[in-house]
Amino acid sequence: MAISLYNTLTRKKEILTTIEPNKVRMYVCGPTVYNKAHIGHAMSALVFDVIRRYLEFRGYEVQMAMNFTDVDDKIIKRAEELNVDPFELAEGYIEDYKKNLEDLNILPATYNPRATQEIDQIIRMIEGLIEKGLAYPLEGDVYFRVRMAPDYGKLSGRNLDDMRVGVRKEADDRKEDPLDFALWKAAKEGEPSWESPWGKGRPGWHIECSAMNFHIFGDSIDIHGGGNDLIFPHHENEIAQSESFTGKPFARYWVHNGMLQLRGEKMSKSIGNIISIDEFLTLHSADSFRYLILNSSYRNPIIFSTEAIESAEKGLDRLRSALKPAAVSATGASVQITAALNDQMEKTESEFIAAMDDDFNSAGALGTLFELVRVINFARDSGASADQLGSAQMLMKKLTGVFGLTLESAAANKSDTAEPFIDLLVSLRQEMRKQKNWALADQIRDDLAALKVVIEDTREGSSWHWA
RNA sequence: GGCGACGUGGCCAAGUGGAUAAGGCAUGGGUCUGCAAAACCCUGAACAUCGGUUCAAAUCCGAUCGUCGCCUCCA
Repeated sequence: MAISLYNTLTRKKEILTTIEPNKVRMYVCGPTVYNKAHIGHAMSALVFDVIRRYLEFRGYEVQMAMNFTDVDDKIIKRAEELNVDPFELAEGYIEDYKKNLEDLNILPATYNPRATQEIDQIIRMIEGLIEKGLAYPLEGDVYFRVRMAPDYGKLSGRNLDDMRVGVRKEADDRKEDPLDFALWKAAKEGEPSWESPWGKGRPGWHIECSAMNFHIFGDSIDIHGGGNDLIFPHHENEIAQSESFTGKPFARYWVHNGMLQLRGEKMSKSIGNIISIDEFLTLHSADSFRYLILNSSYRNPIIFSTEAIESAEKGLDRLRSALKPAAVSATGASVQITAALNDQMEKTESEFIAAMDDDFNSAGALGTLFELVRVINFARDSGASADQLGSAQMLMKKLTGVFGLTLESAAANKSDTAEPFIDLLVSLRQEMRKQKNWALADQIRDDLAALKVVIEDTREGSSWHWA
């Protein structure tokens, strides 16, 4: 079995073959750090986290880079508004973002390059492009000659002459062609800048990704990822620059996630319909967001809503239910039951892999996980012992781990120090139940429920967990 | 105007030529329980519309309607 993935470049699913056997070089476009990150950014980071985890599960060594664009017009503008140093502003948001990713259980990238740390490489690349006649300096700026790149438009399926140039953005008529884009921007007074052969300035947006890729990975990478809003112009321009510079194919597979929507529109800072990652995490668990994404297909838009997250939390509860221990008095389940458990384990593992191999079909894979949940719970109800449930529960943990789910309780206010006291209350309540003091027993249950502590009574006694 | 993705039960969603059309959430009935909760069992309900190709279409082709993204900074 092989992994297939949808390649934006060819608009079809292709079998994954890598430059070096068993190694994947993957680059994902990270954020421009001029503000707090929102859950749309989180979706993209999460999608590629799951892809990365799955590739590792399938035996690949994954080298992953995610960049920070830490110098650009918006950072400069915002720093001016706040009257702070633009580098410090960017640094602060980078730290915030790394914290966000950690909170979301997103594995750190192997490399986190930044535009400002690649200036030398960027300048060398621009010089190379000028030498080849593919770029030209203009009053301290440098532009890329789009029409000189032979297959410009191949990623986004665009024909240069069909595009409405200057409709929304005023055309700059100094440029040879309105579609030419900036590789280097001359600095205005007081702006952050670096010395270059064309005077003081800073890199254009697209070149940093090409330079960082070249620096870290060389001419070619296996997978280049990002949101589908980056296909044009950003990724198109990256291809043009990189392939013009090296003469080699840039990325073998282009993978793009769909947009997270809120109130019928793409979540975006400029539209203003955003929920920051911090805000989200004060109200909901990281797992619930991950579940929401996993239960959809990464290439399609996902509608964010409170209802969707609540439904996700319930789905997670159900996944967690499979991990509950065997009954204390369990005497062991019949051969038929354990055989069914073994069959389902095999079925779930193979269906999980088949689904994920097919362009990371996480929703399909999740479906087969729920079938295992049902069989595990049935076995437990039928008296299966801890031993008999053990390997199936291990499989659950293994596969949900590939998804990056923690399956930890969602309660935000859970506290380790309270646990002995809760245990005490629960055992006192047991005494009351023995004495058939239902009123008081029920009151304790209700009051604890209000504190997000859920009591469950079984034949063997009561257990509790955080809501 | 150009390019692209998509439309499956009440909601989310898998499935891309032949299946009983997964799964989750919600709903209804039952088992269990002091009552709950949890779990288990049973249950109803879906392929946007219209044509076409085919022995056979949710799946392929065309048209129509609708939704979203990109063509401007964007994950």
